Amino acid sequence: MAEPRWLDEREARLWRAYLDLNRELNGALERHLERESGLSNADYALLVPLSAAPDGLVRARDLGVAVGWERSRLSHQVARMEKRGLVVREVCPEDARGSMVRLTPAGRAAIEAAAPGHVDTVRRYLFDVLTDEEVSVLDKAFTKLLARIAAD
Amino acid sequence: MAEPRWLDEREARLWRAYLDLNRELNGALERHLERESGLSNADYALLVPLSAAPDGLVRARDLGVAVGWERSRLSHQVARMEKRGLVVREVCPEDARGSMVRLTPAGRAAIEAAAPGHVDTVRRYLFDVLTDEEVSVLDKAFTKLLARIAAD
DNA sequence: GCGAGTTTGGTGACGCGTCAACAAAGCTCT
DNA sequence: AGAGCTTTGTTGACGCGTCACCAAACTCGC
Repeated sequence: MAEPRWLDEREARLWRAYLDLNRELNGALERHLERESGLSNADYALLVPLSAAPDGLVRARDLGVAVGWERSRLSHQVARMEKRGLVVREVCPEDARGSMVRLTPAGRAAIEAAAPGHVDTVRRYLFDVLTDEEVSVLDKAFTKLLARIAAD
Repeated sequence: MAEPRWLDEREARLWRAYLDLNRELNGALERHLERESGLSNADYALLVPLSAAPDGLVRARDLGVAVGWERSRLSHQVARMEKRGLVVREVCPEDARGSMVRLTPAGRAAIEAAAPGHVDTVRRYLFDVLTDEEVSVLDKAFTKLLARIAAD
């Protein structure tokens, strides 16, 4: 590996700010969500697509695609949530390999109780701070960056 | 909790992109680092300030401040790295409560082998994709967002 | 010097996330 | 139909991260 082009001062500062922001924003959201609803970010991420689906019923495979998780991670998370009564697993009628995940009434109650506060937190920490212009630039930049990673 | 202002389409897209980018960028960096050097992001984060310190020796408290971690997290990570021979813990001469963390020769070799490739990965995925203008806007935006969280 | 409160670090339990391995079921090609 | 490959989901081990709790040592006021 030849000597690389090291980050200049501006780049290093941005990189550091990005890492810090990740940590702090994630932490702040996680704390608020946990304190106000007893849910984790991971719980919330799964509850959103589940609550939007007809009868709160989604095939595990599709749920994984919806949240961008791999199978193992989804399986672990569903197991934890099933133990707490937020979802139940059911057999998949049209494919015996498959597994359906169904939102329980308790799960629906949890997401409906949590959503307003969560959105409010995101707004307070993120969108209330950014200008319209910044939102546009960030949107474009993030999309480009995602495309770059997807192109690996 | 009154009905909040829900995210509009543009905001929701940005929020989603932010979550996806976090996941994907972190994952990509973690995979590259692991594959090329056998180090995790957490290893790397600690090795950077350690290798910059005189004699690779830093007090645990200061190391925690440097990387922005809490004591417990630092303690766990140092324990894992000590088991692999990257660092050693020593007593702190000027404060018997304290604990010094020292980079071992193996630890120094590991960070020096890993750094060029890691910087290169960050550059390829991040700075090669962004324009100068975008870097400026992101820098300013991230700094504002961090200040907002710190002000809670 | 002594006692109260603070600072520093470590530990155990548990949730989160990845990897490797596995099993069962579907699919494809002959 | 059957061999081989793919898809789907689960599991166990392990690293990462937080929380609650603890213990030792420092500090400050008396």
